Amino acid sequence: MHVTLRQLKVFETVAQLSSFTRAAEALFLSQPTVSMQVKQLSEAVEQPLFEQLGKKIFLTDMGRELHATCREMFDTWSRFEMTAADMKGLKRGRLRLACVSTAKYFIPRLLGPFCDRYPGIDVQLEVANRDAVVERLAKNQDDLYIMGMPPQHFDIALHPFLDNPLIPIAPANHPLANKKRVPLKRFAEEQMLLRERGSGTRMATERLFRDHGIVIKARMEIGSNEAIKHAVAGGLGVTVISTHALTLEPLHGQLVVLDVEGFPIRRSWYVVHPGNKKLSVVAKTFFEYLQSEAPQHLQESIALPPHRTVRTTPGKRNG
Amino acid sequence: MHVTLRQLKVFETVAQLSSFTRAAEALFLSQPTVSMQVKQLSEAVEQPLFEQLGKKIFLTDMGRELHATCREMFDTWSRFEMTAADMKGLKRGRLRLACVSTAKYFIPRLLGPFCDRYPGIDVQLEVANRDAVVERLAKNQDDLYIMGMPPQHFDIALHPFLDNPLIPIAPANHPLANKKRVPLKRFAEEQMLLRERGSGTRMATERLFRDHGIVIKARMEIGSNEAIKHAVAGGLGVTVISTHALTLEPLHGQLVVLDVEGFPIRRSWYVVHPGNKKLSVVAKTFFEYLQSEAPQHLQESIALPPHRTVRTTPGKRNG
DNA sequence: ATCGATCATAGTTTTTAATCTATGAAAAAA
DNA sequence: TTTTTTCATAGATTAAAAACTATGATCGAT
Repeated sequence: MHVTLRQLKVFETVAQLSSFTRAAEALFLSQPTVSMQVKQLSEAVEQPLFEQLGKKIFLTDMGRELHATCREMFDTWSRFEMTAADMKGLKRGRLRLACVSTAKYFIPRLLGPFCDRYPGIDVQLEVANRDAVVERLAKNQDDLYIMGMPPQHFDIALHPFLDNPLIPIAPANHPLANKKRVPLKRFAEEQMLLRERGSGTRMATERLFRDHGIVIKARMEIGSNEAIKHAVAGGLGVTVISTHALTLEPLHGQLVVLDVEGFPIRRSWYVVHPGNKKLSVVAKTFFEYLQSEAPQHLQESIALPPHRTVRTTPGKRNG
Repeated sequence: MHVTLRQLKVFETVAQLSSFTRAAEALFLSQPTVSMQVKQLSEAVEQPLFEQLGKKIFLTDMGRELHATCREMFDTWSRFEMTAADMKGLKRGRLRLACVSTAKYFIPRLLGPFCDRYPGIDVQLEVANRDAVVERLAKNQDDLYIMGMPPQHFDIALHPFLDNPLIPIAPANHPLANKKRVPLKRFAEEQMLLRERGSGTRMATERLFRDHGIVIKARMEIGSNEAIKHAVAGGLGVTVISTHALTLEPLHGQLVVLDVEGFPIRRSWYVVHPGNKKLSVVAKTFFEYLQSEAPQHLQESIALPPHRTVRTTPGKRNG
């Protein structure tokens, strides 16, 4: 069985992109070259790796197996490259991060100083909603994942690194704006704007109400925190949102935080990775950076709308 | 960084054999070819991989790291090969086993039918004493390990698959031969023949006496069960031995099992592998074969010397 | 001092991997 | 039907990997 790394690389790209043609483009090769590489590999394995149904190609069982093997081998190699670079004194390599959409408000603030400190590390940040990030985690597509609600049902390692309070907000002129200790039940009577299904913020909100046996009426599902804030400011309803999503410049003065029983919902941001995965030097570096630097880089950056200030608990909590 | 699998293969061989010349022989290459491959690899890594002190070569830190990487990559690949072979219908591949010396009496009996059933599987059996097997385990040199006393202090998965009673034996004309319920203390006064240090049988024996606060006088250390049996038959003393080591033809009638308090020492044979290791299909197959077939293949094959029959407990136990 | 073992280097040859262009075949899209 | 998209095949070329022989350097052993 004679196989070359080149063949594996080309095959992996094809598998990734589900296309010979696009793999060729990605690798700056002609399409026949790609076909040839895959063919030779397939001959070495003595089994077809792809099957073609109409225009699309699909991995065969054998192809899937080989693809996993490729990823594992390249992963091993790139971990070595990073370790080698590390041994030579410089931190170099790629860090692939995925974070849920609400985290996009503060992750870049952390990434900035991190990239300054380690100019050799090239960071890729993927932003998606909670379910999509969990799926990436399941497929092992990134090094580390940032989320507020880590999945329970599979083997992961997780560390809380930052508080993530969720608070109720309303338009500035809302009748509840000046009330103290509004009962949760009263708040639930408001028109509620929720994030889309699969959002971690939404899951936490729904759980709070469910735990109190309260049914809420969702007026609208909105797939973005920015859009929700504007909807709230526009008087369409109220919502529950992470303090981190309140970057207030554009909406200054148009939103207030309500004083509702049961709030803030106290949660943490977690950094997560598959439990059995060996982290690269680079991933470890970022991991440690998060643990040690996240609080001070963000302490001052959380600014809240007027009328009330939410106490965010200092330090970390376990969830 | 341009690296080929060939380079890695050659490097791995050199690292393994600690010699360029030996590696060249093993790979049917000329020595300069090997030098060249290693040199190119070392240039790709931009660091020396070996250092030479006198005639001998040693891996540098970087070399050690790369060696581990190689092994991991080839391991991944060979797992794929086996899976691939398996997917093609025939179970094919290599099974590397290591067992402690006492297990060599019955493991071949299991291997026979196994090889018959899976003619495509090529089995390599390494036999050594308990400590040496543990060392192989630590170095991840084999697929599965058979032993009676699995190590406690590192992460392994283990399954008992067969009872392993240890019994006291003596020459046929021994004064204790016809006694019933001999006290352990009395037995300990006999001249005791022990296996060498690092033997599992010896560890279990010593533990029994230690647990009863009895100090034994070892007359002799003997590095093999066969030799010990002959020594006992020759009247040099008594010993404690696994029933599996009593393949009796040559010594029929010359040995008796004593009826001593505290015996038989009830232990199990375990099949063991590193806890985090993904087993190959072949290894899994043998693993399952052991669990399901070991008892019936060996039920009848344990024959004991006359005078007493030791009850071996049916089924498995956990240890 | 000499010999033998071991690895390195140089120079060359062989082999084969990798690539391209041109073209064909199959199936979906127009 | 015609066109377009996508992958496969053929044939030829280029690049480079991999191998060898011959020789040199180093160090320990004789």
